[in-house]
Order: sequence, then C-alpha cells, then structure tokens
Amino acid sequence: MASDHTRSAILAAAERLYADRGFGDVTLRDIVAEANVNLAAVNYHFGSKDELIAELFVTRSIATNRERLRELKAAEEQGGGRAPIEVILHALVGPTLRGCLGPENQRSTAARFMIRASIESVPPIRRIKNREIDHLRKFAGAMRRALPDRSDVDIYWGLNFALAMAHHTIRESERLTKLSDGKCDLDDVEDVVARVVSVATMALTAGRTEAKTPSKVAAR
Amino acid sequence: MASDHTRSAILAAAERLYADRGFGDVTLRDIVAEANVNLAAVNYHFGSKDELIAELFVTRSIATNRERLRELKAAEEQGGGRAPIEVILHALVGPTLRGCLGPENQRSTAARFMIRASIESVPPIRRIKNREIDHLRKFAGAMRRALPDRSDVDIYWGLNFALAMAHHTIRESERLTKLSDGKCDLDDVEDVVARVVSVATMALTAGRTEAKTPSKVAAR
DNA sequence: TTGCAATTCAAACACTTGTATGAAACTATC
DNA sequence: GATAGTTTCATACAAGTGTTTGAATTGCAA
Repeated sequence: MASDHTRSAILAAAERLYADRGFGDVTLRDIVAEANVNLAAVNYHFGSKDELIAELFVTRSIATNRERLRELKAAEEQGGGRAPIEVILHALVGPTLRGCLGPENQRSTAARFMIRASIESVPPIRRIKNREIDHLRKFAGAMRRALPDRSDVDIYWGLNFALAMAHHTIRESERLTKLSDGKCDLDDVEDVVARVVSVATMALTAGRTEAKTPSKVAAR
Repeated sequence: MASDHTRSAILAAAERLYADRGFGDVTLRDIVAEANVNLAAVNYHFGSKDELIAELFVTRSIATNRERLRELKAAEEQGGGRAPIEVILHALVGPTLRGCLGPENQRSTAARFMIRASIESVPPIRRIKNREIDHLRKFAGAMRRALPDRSDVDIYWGLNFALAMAHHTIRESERLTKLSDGKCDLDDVEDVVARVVSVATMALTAGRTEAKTPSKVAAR
C-alpha cells in the first residue's frame, strides 16, 4: 500500500487544475508540477491520463448518485413505497445543483470540477456518463409509481426535461447571469432547485398532453 | 477570387468529418485527405484550423438565428407588435430542433455538425456562442411584451428553461431513446417542439411561482 | 544488516499536432 | 507569349503530447 501520498497529491492537483482551466489545456506535466511529483508517477499510479480523469469523475459522481438515491429512498419509505412527484424530482436534481452552484467564491474544487465535466465532455467522462442509464431508470420507476396514470412516454419526457433544466442551468450559469444582468440569482441554490422542480412537476402533471401535429394543430 | 473550389472542398470535408467523428480526433491531415487538397491549403485559405471551425459554425448558426428572427418578426407583426408566448417560444426553439433532430438517416451533414458542436464545445465555438447574448435579448424583449405582468426574473428563467430543454434534448437524444426503449420518438420533430413549447409556456404563465423552500422565505 | 519489493526519478522515446517556407504550377492580363 | 498575381505542393519545422524505461532510492520484514 505504501504512502499513498503521491497518489492523492496527484488527484488533488489534477482536480484543481481541471476545475480552473478545463481539460483542454492541462497537461500531465502541469499536473505533476502542481503536485510536486515526478512525471512518471501518473502512469505508475493510474495507468494513464484517461484513467486518472475517469477516477476523478467517478468518485464525484457516485457521491452525487448516492445522495440522490438516499433522498429518493427516504421519501419512498416515508410514503409507503410511493413518494410525491415533487419530492422525487427534488431528489433527482437537488444534489447535482447543490453540488455545482452556490456562491462562486465558496464553491468547492469538486463542484468546479463537475461543472467543467458537464461543459467539456472529454472521452473518458463520456464513457462513464453512458453507464448512468441504470441509475436513471430507478428514478423513472419511482416517477411511474407516483403518477400511475401517466404514460411511460410522458414520464421519460418529464425526466428528460428535469435533467435538461438542471444541467443546462449549471452549464450556462455564467451566461444566464450576464443575460439577466444579475437579476437571476444563481447563488440561491434552493431557489433554483425549487424552480426546476416546479416546472418539471407541471410538465408531468399538466392535463393529458395529446401530443400530435404534422402541419400544426390547435389545442394542447 | 479564383476557383474557390479548394476552399469549399475543405469546408465540406471538414463539416462531414467533424459531424461523423467529432472535433476531438479529426486532424488537419484528415481533412485535407478527405478533400483531396494539400495540407497547406487550410492555412492558406482560412488562416488557421480554429478559423476554419469558426467559419463552419458561424455559417450554420447565423442561418438558424435568421430563421428564428424571421419567425419571431412575422409573429409580432401579425399580432400588432405583440405575439402570443407560445409562438415566441416556437420561434426560439423550433429552428434549432428542426435543424438537429429528425430521422437520423436523412439528417443533413449540417445538422450532425451542429449536434457535435453542441456536445463538444471546442474553444473557437465557445467564443462565438458567447456573442449570442444580444440575439437572445431580442427574444427576452418579445417575451416581456407578451407577458407584461411577469417579472424580468421569471422571463429570463423561462427563456433559460426553454433553451435548456431544446439543447439538452438534442445533446442527449441518443440517451433518451435508449432510456425510454425507443418510446420517445425523437424523429417526430414537431412533437418534440410542441412538448418543449408547452412546458416552457407553463413555466412562464403558471400562477405566480412562489419558489420557496424549507427554511426559506415566502413571497417573491 | 540483508534482501526484496514498492516507489521515485531523470531521461528519452515515439508520435502527432498545427503551422511556415519557398519553389513550382497555374491563370489571366496586357 | 511574357508578366504578375494566385494558388498549390512537398517538405520541414518546432513544439508539445502521453508513455516507457531502467536505474536509483526508499521502506519494511526477516
């Protein structure tokens, strides 16, 4: 096992650099310089650069996913196997938003790293994200239980839109601040969560959507 | 002026390759091979690789933006300077969705290129996207005119969520198809547009959203 | 201490990348 | 058909990349 010191120094330095400057222009040499270790240490301890990035990302994302499931499970148990849709959605988007937004100066390295990861989408990270489907299925299941009258299609679209609003808000938080002249306060995380949950809930519960329309129709 | 043939051969080849394989692993040498031109031609005609990418992206995105504004303007003129919010949102997300979704086998190179651009986000493209704010302001203005009672904050959040749903659906269309076992039909573009517009409209018109949370305040 | 494995290190390796050069091949004008 | 301006081409350049190597060093157990 040995000291392990080098290993974690690399992880910390890499996360910091990626968070600050993005994956695009951080080289192994930058990382080992920041960590004060030898260049070969990365390959010795992690095998390759991609595996280092992957380890950083999985560590953070399993933490988020665990938190999500914890909230979901607690809610369903309390409701006797069926939780209100708002609470489910809250469990879905809350941990992610809470982990990535908030006052910039007190944003953790981990948070800033995850923002980068959601913006730049480098190969090793994409590979991991693709395995996230099973995790989402659990939420789809809970949502189905909460809204037994709703069609599967509507459930999936609602799930998709909830994630859309959360992730896009994270990715484009800077632009939204600029566009709104600071009127949209992204530091008030709980307000953001509430907005996303509210809209997603409406999307899922609004009167039967009869979606159809080639050349355009009338009502909805 | 000259033949111009080389120039457009490069543009076409680059767009095709980027669409198929992403920005990550397409080199200048790949492009010139595909276009059957000399390596130096890219720098001769475009100055640099980044400028080539930028030209590809601006060409496509000003086309989309023009279409958006065309729809918006038509709607506002018809309504005497004030268009229904659904129509505004339709003008905002319709062209983008229509340009990027649809049956995969008949998806244009341009569409596939724009999907890549929305997924990978390479520096020259990011730079251009940052200048899109002025364009969005026009939509914010139209939305404000359509919903004069609504606060600016709500308008901006609604705009943000509309774009979120459209872009995220494009970016993650593959995953949504897989997650829903094909039940969500992303080839029916008009249905997707209708769904996005519907939810965004609800977000913008629903009774005063009192976004609030656990130990947080009441009013808004 | 001795021995052996785990770790660190400097150096080099093997490639790929975008870009620059300068001569050659065109093209059109007079 | 000579000239001037464009455009093409083969080639070289310079820099940066992740990875490998093999020897030195360290840490620990017998």
